Amino acid sequence: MHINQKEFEDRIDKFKEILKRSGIKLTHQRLEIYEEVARSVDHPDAETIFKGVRKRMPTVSLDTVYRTLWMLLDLGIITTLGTNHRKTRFDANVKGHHHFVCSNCGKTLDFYSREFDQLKIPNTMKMIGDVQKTQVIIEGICKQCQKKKNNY
Amino acid sequence: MHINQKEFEDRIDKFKEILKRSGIKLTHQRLEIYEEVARSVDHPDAETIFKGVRKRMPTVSLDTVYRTLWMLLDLGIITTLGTNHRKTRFDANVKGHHHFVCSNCGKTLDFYSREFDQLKIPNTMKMIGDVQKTQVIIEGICKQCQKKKNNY
DNA sequence: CTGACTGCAAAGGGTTTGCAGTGCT
DNA sequence: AGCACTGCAAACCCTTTGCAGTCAG
Repeated sequence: MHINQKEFEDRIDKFKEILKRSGIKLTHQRLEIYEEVARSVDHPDAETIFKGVRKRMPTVSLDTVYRTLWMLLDLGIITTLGTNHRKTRFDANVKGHHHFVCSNCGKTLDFYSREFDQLKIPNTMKMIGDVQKTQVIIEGICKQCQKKKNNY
Repeated sequence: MHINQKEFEDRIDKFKEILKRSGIKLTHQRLEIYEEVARSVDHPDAETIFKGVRKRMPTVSLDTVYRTLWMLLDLGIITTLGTNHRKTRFDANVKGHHHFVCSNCGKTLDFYSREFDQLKIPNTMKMIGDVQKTQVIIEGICKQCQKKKNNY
């Protein structure tokens, strides 16, 4: 499943601009890798991104994928989700959003909620630290896993 | 930092009861390992738990710690937090609670909020899956990391 | 041109597994 | 006494690193 073309192109433009502004070289590998993440909507892990990129660029190496992903994270162009079963998963959606995580298969889906975006932060939080962002994680069983279980 | 004695003893009792009910043997290792997690309040990783247990039981092995932790997770006696820097972190607090995560050092602190416990789940969620629990994650910089940065 | 970048191969670090011996119930 | 459980060591898997050659600006 992919995102729409307009959003995709916006992401690519922003990516190029940030690289230029940061004095980082725009290589074929980097573009392909970011495109792969920017196109996706399902929080792929490094291996999945690697396989996707390799279809179009058979010589990329997995370590370049890693190096690029951490660089993109550093630049704030992508984010990571809490690791699932040892693999880090990446997300090109940097707008505020929330996650549904399937406790059976680990699949993670984005969702948006005005209400959740505006949660009031408890006062006690001031004692703990400086808040940067707030996210709601809803855990449950996704539709697909429900169906599988019903088959038994 | 430790939790209070009453809560600790309650946790141990429940642990013993669940093991017995599940027909799982109560070994010294298992008790020591669970005690180590049950005593903690700071979401230790497997290695940290291992070191703690080894003080009292110098012959335990790291793999027994892992085997026990996954077993406890399976039984629902503990939970895990999204992996931080490849290490899985464990939590004996199975009551509904929320987390503050330091985006600098990864430290995770529990906090409680009546309001967050009662969040209204969006209707669109019905299309996605069956909700089991809802958790709020607040990301920011913890007090200690703030101090460190001020020293530069 | 030239320093940043890449691919390769090998190392690293957390976690898992097979096996033979041990110890709960 | 029997079978689940443990410790050991080696394997596994994701990720990182050193190095020599390559390419974007």
